[in-house]
Amino acid sequence: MTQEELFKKLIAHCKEYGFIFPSSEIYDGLSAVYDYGQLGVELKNNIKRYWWEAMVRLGENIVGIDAAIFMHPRVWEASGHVGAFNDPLIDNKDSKKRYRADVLIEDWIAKQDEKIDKEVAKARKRFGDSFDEPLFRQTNGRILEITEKRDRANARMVAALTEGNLVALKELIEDLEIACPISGTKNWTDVRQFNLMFETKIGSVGDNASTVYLRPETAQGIFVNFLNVQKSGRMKIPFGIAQIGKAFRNEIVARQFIFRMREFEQMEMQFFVRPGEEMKWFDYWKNFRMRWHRTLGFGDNMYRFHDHEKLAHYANAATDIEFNFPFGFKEVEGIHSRTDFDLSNHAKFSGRKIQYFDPETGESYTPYVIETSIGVDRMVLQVLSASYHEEQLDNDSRTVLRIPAPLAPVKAAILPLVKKDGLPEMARRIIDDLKFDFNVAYDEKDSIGKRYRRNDAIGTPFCITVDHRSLDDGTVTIRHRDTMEQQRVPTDRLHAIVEKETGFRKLFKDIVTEA
RNA sequence: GCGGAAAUAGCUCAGUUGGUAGAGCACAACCUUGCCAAGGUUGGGGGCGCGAGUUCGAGUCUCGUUUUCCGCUCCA
Repeated sequence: MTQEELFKKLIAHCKEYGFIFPSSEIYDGLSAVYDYGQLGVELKNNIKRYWWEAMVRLGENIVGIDAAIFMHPRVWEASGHVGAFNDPLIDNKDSKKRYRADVLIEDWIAKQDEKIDKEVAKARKRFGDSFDEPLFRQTNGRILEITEKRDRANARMVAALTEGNLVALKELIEDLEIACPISGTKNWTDVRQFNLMFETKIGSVGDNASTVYLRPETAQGIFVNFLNVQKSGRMKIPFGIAQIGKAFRNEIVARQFIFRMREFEQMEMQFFVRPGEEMKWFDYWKNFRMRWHRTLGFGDNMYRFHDHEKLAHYANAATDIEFNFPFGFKEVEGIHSRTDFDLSNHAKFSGRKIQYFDPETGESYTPYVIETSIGVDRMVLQVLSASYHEEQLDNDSRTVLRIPAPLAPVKAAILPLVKKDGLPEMARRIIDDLKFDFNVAYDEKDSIGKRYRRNDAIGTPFCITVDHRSLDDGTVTIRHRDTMEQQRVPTDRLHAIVEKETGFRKLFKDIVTEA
């Protein structure tokens, strides 16, 4: 089975068993939006809890917040999103290639500079040692002509971009006779604006309504609350603020199931450090976050770091943790050294002083930031794709989700061997004890073997079976999902067994001991 | 957004040259069995993605549209 087939089967499996459904499916669905079903939400919640408790509860200098999705529009000017997320795009109808309109024009401008340099080089060759380059540049007719054309184009581009005049941009491209580098033709579509941020109106509809954005990342909610949290929590640097929440990006193309969605959830932590110490903490969080992933036990070779060579506008170091998905190694988490970009910009745009007084050094400064940011949905997809196995047994096969027990949606299924003779009643009594601590399920339909397979398919780590002997001596069998082996245990030991295997305790100890 | 392919019960699919929807699995009830799925009986369920058109009559032909998949493109 190829990876592609496996991925398709996984998507079908997710729908069939109630993990993930296409959004608004009865209306033909909504592109790149998905809903979590009854099992998906359990898995997702467990992942979030694994992250939150590993970060916030285990780290004594890390606290959490939950900021609103709506924020003051100026936040996105300060963060750079209004500038960076607004690209005027144009397509060449012949080559089907898409370009940023302003980049096409800038390329043309760069070409004019090359032409000038060529003229200069030619002249230098001709005049030899007596060549006066500055004078030549100022007086040569051909150069003056090119320069003037170039500057005029540049001025028109800047004006069009500033006004957001897309028609003017298209006209400029036509006037400059810019051709597509691939097809060589000038057959262009209109210029269109793609704003990656979703807009909506707040307040009464009409003139008084103001535009707000759905946040394209959760990080800014932390930065704007830096002073609030630091002062009210008496936080001392280094410290972190963590948050889990939804973010929205109007991606032009969103595909690959829940890997890239327009509405998605992030778990991120901004760690504030002393300037100059950021690389030390960058390394610390790189390692900590990688341990968090590897502790799940999917195999260390399934993960790798991918260091960014081209850095975003806010970063001075960045790396991704990539996971081996069915469609290749892809980013699940980013660890970025964001410098003091965000806090200083918010200080600038808001006019507030956003600084920290360090009692150890006696200095005030704008803290530097290390960010760890992980996509919840990508994490769900990662767990599902790494857990999905089709196994060949003797004369038989089964589909089993080997989800790490602490993340499994259902921890145990309680099954009466037959639905009579008082076995269902005993099974119910076991459930009534376990349900206070664990998500457990009851099933009496179909043969016992079939019920085992159904639970394998949704990743239930334990099947507890009540048989006739149980009525006599109070023991039941407990079947392990991965080995399919069974052991007979007294009912009063069930709680401890399920607790030990499905609790986070063991995972957390592994993460912390290695630290 | 461009190009190609597809869309029929919850799932996988069949539906002859246009004639008024079927199978297996799943589901429900009952019976039977009882430790690794697919025993028996009975039953519920779709009008063929959506909208027009051609036709006496359209899952079956034409056009449009939506969604999905693959490729391109894009991607903090």
